[in-house]
Amino acid sequence: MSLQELSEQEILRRESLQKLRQLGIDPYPAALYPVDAFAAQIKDNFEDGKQVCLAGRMLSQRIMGKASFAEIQDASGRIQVYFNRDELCPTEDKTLYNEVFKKLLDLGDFLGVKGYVFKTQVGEISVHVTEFQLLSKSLRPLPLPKTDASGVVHDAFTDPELRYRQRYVDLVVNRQVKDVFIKRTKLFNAMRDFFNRAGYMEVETPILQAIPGGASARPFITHHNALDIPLYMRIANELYLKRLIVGGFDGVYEFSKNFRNEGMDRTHNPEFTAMEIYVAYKDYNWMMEFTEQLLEHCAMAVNGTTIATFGEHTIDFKAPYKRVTMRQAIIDFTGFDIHQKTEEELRSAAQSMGIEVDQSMGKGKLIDEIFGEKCEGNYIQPTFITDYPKEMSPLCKVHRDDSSLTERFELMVCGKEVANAYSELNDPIDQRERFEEQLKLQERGDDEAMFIDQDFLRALEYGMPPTSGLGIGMDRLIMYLTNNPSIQEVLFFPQMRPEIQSSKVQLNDTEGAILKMVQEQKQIELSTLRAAFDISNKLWDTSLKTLTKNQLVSVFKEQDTLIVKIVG
RNA sequence: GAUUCCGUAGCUCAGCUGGUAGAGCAAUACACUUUUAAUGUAUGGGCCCUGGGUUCGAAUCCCAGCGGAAUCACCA
Repeated sequence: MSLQELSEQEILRRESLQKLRQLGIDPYPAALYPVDAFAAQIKDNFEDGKQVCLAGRMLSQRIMGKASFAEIQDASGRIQVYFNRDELCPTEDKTLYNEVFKKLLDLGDFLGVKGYVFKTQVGEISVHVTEFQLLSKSLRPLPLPKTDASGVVHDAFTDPELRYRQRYVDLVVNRQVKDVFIKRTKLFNAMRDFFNRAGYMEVETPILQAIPGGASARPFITHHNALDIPLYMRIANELYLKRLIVGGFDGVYEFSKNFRNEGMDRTHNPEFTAMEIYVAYKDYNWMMEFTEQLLEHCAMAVNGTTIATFGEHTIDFKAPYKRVTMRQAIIDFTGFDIHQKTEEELRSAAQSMGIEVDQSMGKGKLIDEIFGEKCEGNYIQPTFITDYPKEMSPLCKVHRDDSSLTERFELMVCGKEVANAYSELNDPIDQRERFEEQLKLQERGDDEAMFIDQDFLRALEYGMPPTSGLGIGMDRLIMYLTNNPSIQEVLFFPQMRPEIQSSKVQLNDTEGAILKMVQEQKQIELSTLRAAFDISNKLWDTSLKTLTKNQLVSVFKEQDTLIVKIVG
């Protein structure tokens, strides 16, 4: 990168860097800095005169001649520090203060300071610096929001694109963003803690899978060179966890990064995190109780209360949660009873509710549409919706009282699914038939029907104990617990389109002339173009290569003739 | 995928019916020994997203593209 491409401020910071080196100051020292205090802790337990050593980024500087204030931000928060020229430079040489501190340090630099705690005349807890050291120089200016006396933030760094692409900057200047991710980690820790105390085991299963099973979704595909086979990024880990139950573990869980090659929006990212847990000898009734206990525990651990605010809604994760069968839910909101209705009856009922239907929809799909359209959005408080139609749930055990239903529940919060659980299907023959039905759906054109995993069926044939499994969308859950309506806000690095490098290409005269000629003709035969320039073969070759490399023109073959064409 | 809105200084944003590009913060220089959105004075900083078009003249109007956001559709 040439200096001309840098902004004025970046050039100045690079110059400061050089001046520091000339003064014998290493802007990137190697030695550890003996930090023994943190900003928040100093402010929470004020001890006048206490010696402290802390480090962090300098985010503001208020220079008043021979004395100055600055703010240092460490991992815990910010604290004001006080610099006094004649204390830092007791001799005639005032370079350290006048040059280094006042001129060569910039906002964003990492500083280590030693000093003692005191309160200023205005009463702000601060550190009186007796010694300071540059720990790392920052070469780019940070966006610096300011908060005024009434707490209003000015010049906030808010552009979502910049915030997501440069999350490191977002985290430095936006405290509330950091808090979201701290809560995210608290949630994971709380869940682990809950499961571990119950005696269940955290496990790891393959992310690269030969058969992407356990859910209905389009997978990412990749290739293993040594085996020369396609491999898929997992869309779910369910079938592997069940294999472990077959293997004799009582309870296994995994926080699973899953990958789905589908659309992105406010609630979907191509990679997302699910938690799945499988417990032997349990059913979905047990799992409902377990789930409500779990979520109450997690809400407390994250927010210190079971109450959470999400947009206009106030939700309470305190157990127990209401339980409503899907049949009852539909009766409640439409007056229509789906029990023992034929496909045709369901279709006309759906139609009369103003739902778009078509002939490819089976019973399960129709019921799902009615529920999704008329009921789902009404469940704001955590509610278990139970007993889903069989067609929707190929991995779930048939309901003990009604063979058209399955023992499945979903937990709805704010009208969206947060968790999904089954009494797991462990009858290998039934499971094979269900997979085969999926295959038929696939043949009918349903491109999201499940693949058949023969090895999983083999495992089931050896016998899997009755088991209940639960999956929780971790990203969605943390959205609710932190009042964030978009998944990008709870992922450190949400997927974005790649940044385009808008580096301007510098062309020499020959390259410019060639480009101009091609531009005039849109496309031109290579031989004609070559003949138009009286230059050496070598110059011709390098010029054309520069143009193609920078994707200004492309060369292609059409019936043995080489054509040069403008790109774009 | 459709529709709407947005893209101007390091950051946040003005910029009218087309006529030499603006503010605050940040930066630079000077002053200032307990300030706190520090203050005062002065100064510098722009491919106005990209490419076409209309025009004597485009940040502004039109078209296309790129990037982002929101709503909807699709998808769990």
